[in-house]
Amino acid sequence: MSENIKRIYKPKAISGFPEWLPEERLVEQKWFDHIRRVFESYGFCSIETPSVEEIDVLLAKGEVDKEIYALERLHKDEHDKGESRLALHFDQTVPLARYVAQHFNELTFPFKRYQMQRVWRGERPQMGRMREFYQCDIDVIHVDNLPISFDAEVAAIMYEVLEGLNIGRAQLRINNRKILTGLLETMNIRDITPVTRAVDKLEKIGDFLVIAELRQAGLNEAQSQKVLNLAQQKGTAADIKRISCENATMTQGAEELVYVLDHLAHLPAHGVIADLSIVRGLDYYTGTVYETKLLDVPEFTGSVCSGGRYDDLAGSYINKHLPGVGISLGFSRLFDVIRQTRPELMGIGPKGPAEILMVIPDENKRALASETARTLRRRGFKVEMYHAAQKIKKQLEYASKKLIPFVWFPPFEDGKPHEVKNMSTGEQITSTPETWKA
RNA sequence: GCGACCGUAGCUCAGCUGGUAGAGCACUCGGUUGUGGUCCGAGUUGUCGCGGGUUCAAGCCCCGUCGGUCGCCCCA
Repeated sequence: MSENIKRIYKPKAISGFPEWLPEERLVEQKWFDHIRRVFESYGFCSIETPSVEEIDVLLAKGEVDKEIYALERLHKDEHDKGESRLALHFDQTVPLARYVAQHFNELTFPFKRYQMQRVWRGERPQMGRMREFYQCDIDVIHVDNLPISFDAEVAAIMYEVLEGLNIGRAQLRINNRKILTGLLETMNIRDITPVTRAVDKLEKIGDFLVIAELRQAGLNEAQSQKVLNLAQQKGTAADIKRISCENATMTQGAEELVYVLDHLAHLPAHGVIADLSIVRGLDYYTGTVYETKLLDVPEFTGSVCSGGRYDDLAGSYINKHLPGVGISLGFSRLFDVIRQTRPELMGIGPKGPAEILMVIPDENKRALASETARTLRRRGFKVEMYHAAQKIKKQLEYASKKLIPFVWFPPFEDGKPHEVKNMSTGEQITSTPETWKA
C-alpha cells in the first residue's frame, strides 16, 4: 500500500464482440427461450459442438476466403511447432457435418437438430455485423434422400420463430438454385460463383451494374440479359409456374420451388415470396435457398435468417451421401438491429428477474424477512432480499431503479400484518406470504 | 484487405481566429420520525486516445500511431 499511484486499466468495448446490459440480456434470454420452444415443438433435438474445430475440418469445404480465428497458446512449448491446429468455427453447418459423420452410427435419420451457439468471423464490424455472434440453426440431414417437404418445414419453423419475437413483419424470400444453374448449363457456363454473386446483388446495385458484373464474369450480352431477366422474376407459385424452362434442371428447380411455396401457403401473404435473385454466395447450396428481410426495418437491408439445401453435406468427412436442408437465424444480428432501430419493440424493462423486493425493516427483523422470502420463493415467486437495514427510502429507491414490480414489507412491529406495495400503481395492501397473489 | 469520417468526465456532447477544460444525464449526500419514481440544494468525476513536432503557449495546427464508426468486399 506504499504506492499511491493506482493504475486503472481503462475499460473499453471490443468492437464486434457485443455484450449487453442486464435489462437487455433479460430480453435476449426471453428470445432464446422462445426460439428453443418453437424448435422443440417440431421435434428438433439440441446438440452443442465445441467452439473449435480442426482447421482442416473447417476448410474441407474449400471456404478459404472466410476469415477464421485460429487458436494459439500463449506459452507454446517447442513441440507445438508452427501452425496452430485449431480454429473457432465460423458457422454451425460445418461442425454439424463433422458431427454427423462422426456419430453416424449412433444417430437416427432423418436427423433433425437445432443448435444455438456463438460463431466467430474475423470481418470488419458494422451495424448488424459482428465478429462474435449467436446463430440459431435448424437442419435436417438424411441418408441418400431427403423429402422436399422438409424444405418447407424449416422455413415454416423460422417464420414461426420470427413471428413470435414481436419485431414487425418478416419476409422469407425463397428460390431454388437449380433454376439458375439449369439456365447456365444451357449456356455451358462452368464457373457459376461469379454469376451467383452478381445475381445476388440485384436488389442492392440494380440491373445495370448486375449486367456489368455478368459481362465481367464472361457472359455475352444476350446471356447476361437472359440471366438478368430470370433473376428479376419474383412473386407467387403461380408466377414461378409461368417461367419457361429450357432443360430438366430448370424444370426440376421450378417444380421444387412451387412445391415449397405451396406448402407454405398457410403463412400470411407478405410472409413468403419467391425471388429468383436470391441465390446466395455460398457454393454448397444446391437447391432451395432462403433469405429473410425485416419488412418493417427498411434501414437494415441484410438478411437475418438464411440457409438452403445441400445435396451432400458431409461428403468430405464420410463416404455416405447425406443431403440436408437448414436455416440459420442470425440471432445477434437480429437482436442488435432491433435494439438499435426499434428499441420500443424489445420491451426493455427490469434490470433483473426479481418480482418482489423484500424490505428489511431493521436488523431485528432480518430473520423474519428471510423467512418471508423463503415462503414466497417456495410458492414460485422470484424474491430478492435487500441486505442492509437502511432507510426505507433507500430500499424503495433500489426497487424502483431496478423496476422490481412489488416491494414486500414484513411487519415492523410484532403482531402487525405484512404489507405489499405495487410499485407501478403505488397501491399498498396488507397480505400474508402464504396467500398473496400478484 | 481497401476507402471516407471521427477520438474531450461512466454516457451524450459543447469548447470561437491556439491562451493549461464545461453542460446535461448518471453517481454520492441532504430536504428529521416507516415509503420510490417529480422537485430543490450540495458534492465527486478528466494523463482532452497515444507518441512526436510547430509555438512564449496546443483539446484546437502538422506528422505518425492506435482505436472507433460508416461504405466496399463478404455474410447471419
